[in-house]
Amino acid sequence: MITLTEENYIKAIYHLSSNGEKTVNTNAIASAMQTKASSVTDMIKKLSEKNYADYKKYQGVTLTSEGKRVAINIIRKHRLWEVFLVEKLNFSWDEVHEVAEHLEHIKSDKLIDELDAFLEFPTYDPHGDPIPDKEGNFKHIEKIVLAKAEVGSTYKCVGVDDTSSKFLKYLDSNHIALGTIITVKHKEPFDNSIKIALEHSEIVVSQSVAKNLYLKKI
Amino acid sequence: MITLTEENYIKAIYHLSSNGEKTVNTNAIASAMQTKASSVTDMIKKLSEKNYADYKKYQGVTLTSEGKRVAINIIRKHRLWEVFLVEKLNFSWDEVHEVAEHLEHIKSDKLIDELDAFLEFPTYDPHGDPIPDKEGNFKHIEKIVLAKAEVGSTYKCVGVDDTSSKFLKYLDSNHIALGTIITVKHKEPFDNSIKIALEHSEIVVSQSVAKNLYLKKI
DNA sequence: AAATATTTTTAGACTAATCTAAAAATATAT
DNA sequence: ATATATTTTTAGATTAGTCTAAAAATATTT
Repeated sequence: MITLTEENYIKAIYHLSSNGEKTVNTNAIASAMQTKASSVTDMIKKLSEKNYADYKKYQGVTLTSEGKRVAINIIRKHRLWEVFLVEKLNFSWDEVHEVAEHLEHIKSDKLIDELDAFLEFPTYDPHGDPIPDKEGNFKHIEKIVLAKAEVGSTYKCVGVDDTSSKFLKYLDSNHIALGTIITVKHKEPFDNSIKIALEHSEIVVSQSVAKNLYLKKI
Repeated sequence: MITLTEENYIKAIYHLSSNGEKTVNTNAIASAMQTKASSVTDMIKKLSEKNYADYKKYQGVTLTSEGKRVAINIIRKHRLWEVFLVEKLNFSWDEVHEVAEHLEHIKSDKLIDELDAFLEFPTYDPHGDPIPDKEGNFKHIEKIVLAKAEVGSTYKCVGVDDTSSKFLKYLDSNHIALGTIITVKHKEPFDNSIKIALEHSEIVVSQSVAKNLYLKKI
C-alpha cells in the first residue's frame, strides 16, 4: 500500500525532474516538500525499497517507471478535480489548487474514470496544463514563456507556471486568462519588464510575471 | 487541527449514541472502529482533552456539542458525496459507501456548499438517510423496521440500516429499492422470517433482512 | 592539492496511533 | 457477600514520519 506522504514525495520528484535535469537532489526535494533534508533521505530510501525510485547515496534520485506511473496518475486526478471544481462548482482558477491537493489522493479507479467521462474527457486543466488520459498519455504543448517572446509577434496565452492564488489574481485583475491574445510591444533591457498589448489595453509586466506566463505563437 | 482518525472516532461515537443509549462504552467503539479497547481509551482521552467528548474513567463517553457538530458535518459530507456518486457518476447504491468514507474528510466549506447547490440541496442520500443542511439540521423520518411491521399493512421502503454491498446487492436482486411498495403477508414464528408482497412478486425474507430494512406506513 | 564550503547521511529523539499483556475497576453469579 | 467474569485502563513497545545535531561525502575555492 502506498501512503499519502509517499504519493506527495513521488509527485514532487516527478515535477522537479520534468523541469530540467533527470536526477533530483535531496535539498531540492526538501524545499519543495517544505521539510528537512534528513527527512527526505529517509523517504527516498523507502521509495527506493518499494521500487518507486532509484537511488544511490549522495547521487540523487530518479523515479522508476512505476514511480512515474504513480506520479502521472496523481497529476491526472489533480487536474480532473480542478476542471470539476471550476466547471461545476463555481471555483475560480486561483481557488482550486489547495482542494485538488487533497482530492487527488482519493483512491478509486471508477471514481476518476467516471469523473473524466462526466467532464467529457477534458485535455487541459484550468491553468492550461495537459490532463493525462487513463493510460497516462498526454500532449506536450509547444509553448514558450513570455520572457522569451519576440517583440512584434502575437501570441495566445496557454498556461501558467506559478499556480499560486496571488499570481492568478494578478492575472485576473489585468484581464489575462487562458486564451487571451497578447502582442509583445517592447522589452525593457534595464529591468527585463515587457510591454504587452491586450484586446483593450496596454500594460507593462515585470520579469517575474513574464517568466510565469506561457504563450503559443499564432 | 483535527486529524482524520479523530474524525472517524467522533463519527463512530455519534452513530453508536444515536441508536440507543447516550453514553457509549469502550468495547463498542473498539468493535465499530475495528481496533482494540486500549487504543480507544487513548483516543477518547485525547478527544476529551480537545473538548470533543466528555469522559470519566470506566464510565463511558458522550460527545460535547462541538463533537456533535463535527460528527454531523462529516455525515453531511458523506451523504452529499454519495448523492453525487449515484446521480452524476453512475455509481450504484452498493458502491458508494467506501469512496464516500474518504471524500467525507476533505476539508473545504466552499467545496461542500457548492456541491450541495450543484446537487440541488438533496435531503436524503441513496440509502434513505437524511442529509443535514449547512446548519446541521435534518429531518428525523418516522420509520419502522420490517421486523416490526404488522401483517396485512402496506408500507413504502424508505431506508436501510446495513449499507454493506452484500445486503444492497441482495435487495437489488429481489427488486427492492427506495420507494418500493411492500405489503406484509405473513410472519413465521419459527424463524422470524417474513413473507412480503412486492408489485410483481411475493418473497420470503429472513429475520436478518427484516431487521435491516426501514419502512414507512402508507 | 589543500582548505573550505556545501550537501547529504546517520544517529538518536519525538509524536500520533496502534498493539500486547498485565493490572485495576466494575458487573454478575452463586 | 464473596467469588468469578467482564470491561477498562495502564505500562511499555512498535511504526511512520518528522526533527536536530553531528558526521561523512562531495564540490568549490584558492
